[in-house]
Amino acid sequence: MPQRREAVTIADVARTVGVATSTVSRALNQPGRISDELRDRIVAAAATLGYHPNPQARSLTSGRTQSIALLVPDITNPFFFGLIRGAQAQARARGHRHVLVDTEESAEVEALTLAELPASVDGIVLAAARLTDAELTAAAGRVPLVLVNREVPGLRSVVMDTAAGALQALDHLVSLGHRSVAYVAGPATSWSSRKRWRALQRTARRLGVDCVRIGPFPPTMAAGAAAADAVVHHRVTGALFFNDLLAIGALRRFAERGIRVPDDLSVVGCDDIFGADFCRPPLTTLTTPVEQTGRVAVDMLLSTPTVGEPVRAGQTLPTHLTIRESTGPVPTRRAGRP
Amino acid sequence: MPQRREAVTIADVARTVGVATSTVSRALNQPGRISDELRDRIVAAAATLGYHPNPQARSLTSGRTQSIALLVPDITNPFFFGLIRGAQAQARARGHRHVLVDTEESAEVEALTLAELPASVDGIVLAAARLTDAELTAAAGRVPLVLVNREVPGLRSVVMDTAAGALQALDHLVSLGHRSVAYVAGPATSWSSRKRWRALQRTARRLGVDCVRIGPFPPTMAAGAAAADAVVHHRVTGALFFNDLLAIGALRRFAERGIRVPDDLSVVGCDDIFGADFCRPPLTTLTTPVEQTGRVAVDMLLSTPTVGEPVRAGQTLPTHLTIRESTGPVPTRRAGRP
DNA sequence: CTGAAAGCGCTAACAT
DNA sequence: ATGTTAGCGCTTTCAG
Repeated sequence: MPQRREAVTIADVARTVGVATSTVSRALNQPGRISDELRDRIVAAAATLGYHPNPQARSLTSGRTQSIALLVPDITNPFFFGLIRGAQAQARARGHRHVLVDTEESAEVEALTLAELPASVDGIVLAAARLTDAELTAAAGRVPLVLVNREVPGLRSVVMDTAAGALQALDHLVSLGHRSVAYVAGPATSWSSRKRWRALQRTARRLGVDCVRIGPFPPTMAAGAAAADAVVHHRVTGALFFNDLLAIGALRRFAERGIRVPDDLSVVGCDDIFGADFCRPPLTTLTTPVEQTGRVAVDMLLSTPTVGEPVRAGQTLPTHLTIRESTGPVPTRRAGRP
Repeated sequence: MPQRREAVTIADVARTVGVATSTVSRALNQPGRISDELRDRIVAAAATLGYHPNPQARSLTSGRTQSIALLVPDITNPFFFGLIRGAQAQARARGHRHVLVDTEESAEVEALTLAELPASVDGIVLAAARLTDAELTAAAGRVPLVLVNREVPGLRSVVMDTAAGALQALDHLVSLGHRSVAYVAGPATSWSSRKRWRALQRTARRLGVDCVRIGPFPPTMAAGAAAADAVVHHRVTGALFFNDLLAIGALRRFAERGIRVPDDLSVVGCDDIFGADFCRPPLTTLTTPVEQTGRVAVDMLLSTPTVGEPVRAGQTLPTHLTIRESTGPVPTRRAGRP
């Protein structure tokens, strides 16, 4: 394998052109403050020599690293793919590199990363944070931070309004005649699952329909089987799942047990992940603006709030119900079920 | 928003303990070369003060950055999710950070990234490279490089053996009675698509079956519709798709046009991405060890070949055919087709 | 085993 | 408009 070649430095360029290193630096970074003729010569020399700035060295003096980090609890979860995409796209658009960290659903890994990373990045987008409000507030003192799907007083965040969306979904089921539904909860640590459940509970009461909470479950397809069995056991006619992964996993289990969706049971997912439109049956689900969330979060992170300007600490992005084929009228009899 | 706090440096620790900075550095990096008692005091002080090394500064002197980059042509493609996962997991296991770059299917972005990145990372894993052999060889001279799904003489690589897999798939179709099949090609720039086609062509001739090449197509679900129409037009009874994305997109189109899979037409995908098992019908596909590929590539990248030890430049990972429900016996009549 | 000192490549005052 | 001079935080000689 070839040797790792010595990199071309600013000093090489300076020597070639016959100027000071600081002049080269300026020519490349503040093109206005240098004579056009000299700047052209410097730029040309840099190109000829194949000069590329060393971000490490640059960040050491300037404090800026031109890179941001995105922390997600589980890179395995397709939901986060959209977030990664959106964040990556916006980071690139704003000239930043993108470090991806999987915190493995662990508060400890999250805390450690938050402690180690500040020197390496200009800011952090933290999705589905596991830490406490106090810990997050402390972290935000060390590095610019934007939370995704989590709100903490005083911290910047962008959340998808799945609570409002869940109500839409509930309305949808109620309008189809359902009077007894279940909410299949996500992880106990999930802020959005808790928030959604509270909204559902309140509204169900107002609407006079039964809404039971089942779970918590891990947000995975594998857990869908157990969730499905629990739903069946509760004898409801409709189920709102914490996310599509769980719902799709459950769909398979329902099929195995001979429970027809939506004839015997209506199923609503959440997120509208890749696959929700081509699973069997195509899933009625809460469509969330995942990519947009990633973009907005990065934008928020990178925007330096001008002094005096009102800082919008939290943004809530709307969701909408996408009706496909997993929901239908309430069954008139409990056909095919014990 | 809180101010960005001054970070604790090695000098702070040194002052607290009353030693030189170099001693602190050694205590933290070469624990053997310092007295146990002093090392303990230093480590304790570092913990108390909340010291975390600044990777930028460290890399400036040491040359090592403790981070690697993964370059993928399109972060949107679920196929790469597995790769990202595997790479991220192995990088973490080996104590490295992970920078993700989407080269947007563009040779220029790829070249630029390869030029800019070397100072920031200890090595690069480059998936589905678009550049020429010469350009890649040049890049490998500047930074440790491992190619994924691309082979270049003299460079390290890990490829999934989809050519062999495609032959298995062809055998499968032939054994079901198919005599006229199509290969739906991926992008013209795809090394693995070309390689697969050559293998298929050769074997089809030997087996005495017809194998036409259709395409190229972009490797997306959206392109699946056009691919499906082309397949129908060629009046084959079986089709091998470049990837699952294309195949799943085609499945939907076939359904729209009233063509039954597998009754009228057998479909084989490639990759076994998320969703291939729950689409309609579940897809017979070439299962590729994507995550393993990511792990192996990172391992290869980070392993310093001992002098004298034989360097294994290229690794080929096996694939296998996963038979689900999109393939079946050849139709006896051209039912339902013009 | 520990300390002093010299940079790594770059930017940001401060001069001129 | 350009050059000079300090460092950024850390590792690494080189001396004790």
